[in-house]
Amino acid sequence: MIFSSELIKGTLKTIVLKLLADNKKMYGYEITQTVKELTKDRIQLTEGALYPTLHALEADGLLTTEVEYIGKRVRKYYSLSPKGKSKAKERVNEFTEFVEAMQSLLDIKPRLA
Amino acid sequence: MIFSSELIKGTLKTIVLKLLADNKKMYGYEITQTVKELTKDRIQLTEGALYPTLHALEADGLLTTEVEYIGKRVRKYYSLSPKGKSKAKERVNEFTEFVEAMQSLLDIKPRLA
DNA sequence: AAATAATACATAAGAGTTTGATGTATTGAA
DNA sequence: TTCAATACATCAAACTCTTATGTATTATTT
Repeated sequence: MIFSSELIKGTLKTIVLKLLADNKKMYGYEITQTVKELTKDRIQLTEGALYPTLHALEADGLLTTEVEYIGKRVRKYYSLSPKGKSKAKERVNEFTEFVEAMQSLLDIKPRLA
Repeated sequence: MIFSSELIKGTLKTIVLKLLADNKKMYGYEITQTVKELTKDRIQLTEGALYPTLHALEADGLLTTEVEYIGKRVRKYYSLSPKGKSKAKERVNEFTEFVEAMQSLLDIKPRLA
């Protein structure tokens, strides 16, 4: 099962921030591949969605970048700023609580009329 | 904590379908209040988001409607069509699996470099 | 009695985001 | 040498939500 993009939308930033919190620095393509791997192909980030998101996080001061050359190919690494680190924790907590709230909704039995 | 609308976006249809699967028929305002109640105010659906969604689900043939008068006030009830019933199950399953996939991402320890 | 809050529907402009396509270029494998 | 994979990125069109607005009835408060 590949998840509908609707679900991914709401969690894309959370995913990116958490991966960077765990891995110090990553580049865009690496993020797509890591997510694919860790979720056994069920979450596939498209580049059209990822790059604008990375740029938005950078504009918000949550990410810093550094460019590296691998042979002649350029590679842009993203890292969390201090602000980004606390945001990452915040987002992961929020998602955890959100799942709890969703369980209240999805596990309920029919209410009495 | 009130959840960022980003998170809710991806699950709005799932929430609506599941509530209707449990409650036979509900009207828009009732849905907003039930969600608010069941999640202890943490998920608050706005009408501007809910009504277009209900109309979209109806247009997809997942919901049927019937109008009732409570005094002079009109009330529009939504129910699941057969197609809507199977879609509801599908969506709830998808969300459950999505949460599992997200746990693979959010619980991971730093990977070895 | 009057004002306010709650109930209940709904739309619409503007804002924001994603999809899907496209583009460039290097490196490795067949 | 050709194709697939790596690696960046943008853009128009499509989609969806936010915020505000609108209408109207009923219940509650002052």
